[in-house]
Amino acid sequence: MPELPEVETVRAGLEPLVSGTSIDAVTIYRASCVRHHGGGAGEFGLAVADAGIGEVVRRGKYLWFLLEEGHESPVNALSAHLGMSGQFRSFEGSPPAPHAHCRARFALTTPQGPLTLDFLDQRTFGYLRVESLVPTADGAPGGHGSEVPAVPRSVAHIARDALDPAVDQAGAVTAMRKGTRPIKTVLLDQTVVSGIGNIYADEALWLARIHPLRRASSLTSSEATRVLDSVRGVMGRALAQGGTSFDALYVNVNGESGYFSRDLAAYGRAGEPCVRCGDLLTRDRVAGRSTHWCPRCQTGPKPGTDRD
DNA sequence: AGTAGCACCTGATTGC
DNA sequence: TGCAATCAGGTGCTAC
Repeated sequence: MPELPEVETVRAGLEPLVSGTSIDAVTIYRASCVRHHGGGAGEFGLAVADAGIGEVVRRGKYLWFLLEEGHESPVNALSAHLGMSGQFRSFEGSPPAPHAHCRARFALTTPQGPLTLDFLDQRTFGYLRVESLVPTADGAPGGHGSEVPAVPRSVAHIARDALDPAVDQAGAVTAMRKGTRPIKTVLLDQTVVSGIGNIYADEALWLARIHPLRRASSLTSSEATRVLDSVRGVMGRALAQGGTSFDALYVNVNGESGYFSRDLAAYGRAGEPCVRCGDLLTRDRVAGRSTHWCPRCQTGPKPGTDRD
């Protein structure tokens, strides 16, 4: 379940490998991996063929490769979403037979020779597509890893992520406190603040001592700020670990392996003692997602009342 | 407009 | 032992 830190680790590893290369061809092993690309697998192949790869960019969990096609500035991107289980793996020289979960294989040309880039995705929620770029509303770079003030069309509605230096902090706090939804649901909404998935949402709320069922509109500005700071804290620490535990060849390892080895304070610990107060952590479903929290030190809606 | 809920999909785990 | 039901989860879409 790659969230922002995992996707950033993938981006940072891909960038030096593929930037400056060009795409010779792509083989699609499962057509559904390009289901969001208009025109299907055949058209997708035509759209990437002979394109040069520029910067590798990320906003939240969305990743894209800027395509250089002889224009002054890029007009298209090859965008990728890892879904729940997407991975990229690369091979220099002659590649092995594609893995059973390989959905697409790109043949690249580099100054050092041929390079193969595989897109693997066991649960098939991930996807690839080629689409046009649209300018960012604020004129700032579209995402991490790029100076280009544009994003793929399908990313335009996604908010800047929690670690984006161009994020509008006051605007994010305001957006968080709108509406009637629980704070857990709001954190998972990528149009409010992006990059947060189910695991880091629980971790951030535990750190901020806010109950996941608290109505987001009931948070004070300072509480909402504390939640955002906690999101940055847990993601920043995870990113630091991901960045040190993987080297440049990380794309050859299982992208999930580093994820679950991290020490989590809340997620997956139902029935275990809270490391802060000792009470047993509890679990329930919120917005259809498994949600973990400490009933003692995460203040929230009181049972039997509507005060939240 | 804002929100809720489901479809999508595979493999691991649990229950009978 | 074998098979079926359940669970996991991010996004995109539809319906209210």
